[in-house]
Amino acid sequence: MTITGESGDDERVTVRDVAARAGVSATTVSRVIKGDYPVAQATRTRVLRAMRELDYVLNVHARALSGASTKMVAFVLDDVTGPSFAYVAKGVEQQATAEGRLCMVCTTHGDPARELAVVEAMREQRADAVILVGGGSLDDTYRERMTHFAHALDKAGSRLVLCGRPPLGDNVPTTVVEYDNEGGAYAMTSHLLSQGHRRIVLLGADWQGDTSTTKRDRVYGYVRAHESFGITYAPDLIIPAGFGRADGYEQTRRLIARGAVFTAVFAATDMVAIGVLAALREAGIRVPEDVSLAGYDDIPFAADLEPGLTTVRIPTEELGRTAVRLALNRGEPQHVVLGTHIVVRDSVRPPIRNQVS
Amino acid sequence: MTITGESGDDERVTVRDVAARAGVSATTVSRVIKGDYPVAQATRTRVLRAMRELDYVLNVHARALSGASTKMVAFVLDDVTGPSFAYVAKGVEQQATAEGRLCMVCTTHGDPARELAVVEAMREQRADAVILVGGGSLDDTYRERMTHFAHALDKAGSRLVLCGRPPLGDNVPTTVVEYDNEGGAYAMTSHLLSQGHRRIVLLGADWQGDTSTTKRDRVYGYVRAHESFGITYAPDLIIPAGFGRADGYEQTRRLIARGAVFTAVFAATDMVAIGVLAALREAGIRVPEDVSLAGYDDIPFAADLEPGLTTVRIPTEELGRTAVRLALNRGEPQHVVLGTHIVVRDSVRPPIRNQVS
DNA sequence: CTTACCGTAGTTACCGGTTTCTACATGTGC
DNA sequence: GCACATGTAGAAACCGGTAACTACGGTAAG
Repeated sequence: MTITGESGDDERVTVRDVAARAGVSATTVSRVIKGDYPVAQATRTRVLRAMRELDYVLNVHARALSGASTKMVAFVLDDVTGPSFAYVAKGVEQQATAEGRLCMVCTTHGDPARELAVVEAMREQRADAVILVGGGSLDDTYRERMTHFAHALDKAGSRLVLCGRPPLGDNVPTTVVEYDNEGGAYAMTSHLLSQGHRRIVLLGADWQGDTSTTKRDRVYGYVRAHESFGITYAPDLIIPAGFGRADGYEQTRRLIARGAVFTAVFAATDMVAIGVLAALREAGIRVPEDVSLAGYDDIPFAADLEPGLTTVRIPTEELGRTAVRLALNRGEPQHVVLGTHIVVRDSVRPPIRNQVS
Repeated sequence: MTITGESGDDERVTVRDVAARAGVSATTVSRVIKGDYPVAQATRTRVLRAMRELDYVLNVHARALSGASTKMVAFVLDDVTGPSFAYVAKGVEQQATAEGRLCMVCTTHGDPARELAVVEAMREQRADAVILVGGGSLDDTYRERMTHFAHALDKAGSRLVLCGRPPLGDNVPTTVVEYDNEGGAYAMTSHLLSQGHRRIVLLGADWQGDTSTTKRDRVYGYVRAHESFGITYAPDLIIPAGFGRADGYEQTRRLIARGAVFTAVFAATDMVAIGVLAALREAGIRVPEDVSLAGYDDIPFAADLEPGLTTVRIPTEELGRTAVRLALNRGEPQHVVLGTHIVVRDSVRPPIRNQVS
């Protein structure tokens, strides 16, 4: 004696089932769903009722297969928990929803190889747009392959979007939504210099090898500001590091241990700044009395730190929203640079003369 | 004279195209891709080469249509920028990747109607699992419709997962991964009571009407702790509010304005606690000297606040990972409750006697 | 020498909506 | 009364990958 499976195995309901119940053809059901073709009121009502009674659910894969758009955008970022990334994600999600799209997320943990793999997966998914969030790798092979993807997606009617990183090249069909990354670093460095700081640690950015575009451009701004002020910067104060809290903490401890002399720290991200702050405090160094501290990103918590963190504001949400909007509406310009600006709080103060940290 | 479109319109490459180039049948190409059927080495090589030369990209929709799993899990949350949600999201993404799945995200902004709509959309997508993150609505119609979805997804071979909220009912086929929400609130309230606090504001939770399960259970814990201590709590100290920083800030200002008497504030979330802290500080009330403050969630920034925030730790990432793992491996138990525990930092201290705030 | 079987590859139908293209009532104009 | 537009509905093919079934050369077993 066999027992019949309790959860009745997939009794998939198709348009044809609905059609049968409503006494019409599958075509008619399809037309009722899309609503783009005249269907008699009485027929429509019957079909709608049949759909309800059968608990019909459309199959997007069937629809996508027969040529329709997938109504999906993909976005690819380092880590969903990165506060600034999260806000870009929010903007993307918001705009995507507004444009009737669903969102896919993929994380790369900063691995360019994984980013490439993910973009390939998104090609398989036939996403309407693939949005790369955050700085990009500077590696040649990587850039070459990404360029290929840009062309391939374009040919397939989709779009590669670079959000928060510079274009791949002049004739690469991408949508680019950047912010003035270098300008923000320039402005903040200038701010510190104008307050009288002369030995400013830049922590978490570097321009050696294949770093990310984000790190490179923040160094450019730092260097350019020094040049504008006619001040030679000390290369040994540019400390490469990751973008996390732990990186800021660790490097600051090391800096203190090696007896480095500086009156200000410009952290490459607010997360790094938080780590710097913790390490400084731990060493009995007060901010801003003994050392000034500046961040980059203006994450929401920057204002709640003690002292309030002076930082560079990036229009994160707008970045995300714009990326989706431009990618989906090709009438608009396909390269936009959004502005950044300094948010002055309490963590920067002119240095005390003859300070030795 | 017509100019040919520059971006050559979709020259989609199919298995049949690859087959033609390799001089084999479409089936063989399919078999090379899946690798589950013996194909002669020489043939495989030829097919692989053809795929590369044609830049072939698989179409997941066609594959999904012919019966295969979509290899996608969906997760639905209030807001990607909520720090604790973000960590659940991270766990989900991590485990999904480990199990060869892609992720879709949808946000609801706390609107139950939107949550229902989103789940319906996920049914259309034929997601392998639909993960609902965060507290659920207590509204009857909502629960009824969600129960229906649970059954429908189950019948379709998918799974509804409740992550961070209690089950819908005994015979509803869902995977539930909760944390001991009530227990955390109980422990923290007990901690405050044992320190001598007697007038503890619970800010951001309530149990009236159709609030969320999260808010309700945090009140339950608060109340039960008072009962355990044989202390009658003051209902007017339970202040309903949202889960954001602004809510904590606003309600605290109001509390101070109305001259409420309390020696501690138990904020329903750390974000609320940050708002409370800001309002308190603004009013010249010191934490923890004048008023103690506790939070819930243990977001990463809780430790970087000044003073460090005493709060309840939720295993957010594990919650997300577990949700995906259980949903995809039905051999495992389908209802798990993870523990919570207090993290003591510096924001709680015994109250000063005769304190009037 | 025939039968059986293995390894490999092809044929064909199917998944579920959509999209022509066709069909057939009515109604309209001459 | 005939030609023709209009409104509505159906039949069949198609999207691209896959599964079930068939086929065929070659070797091993009887």
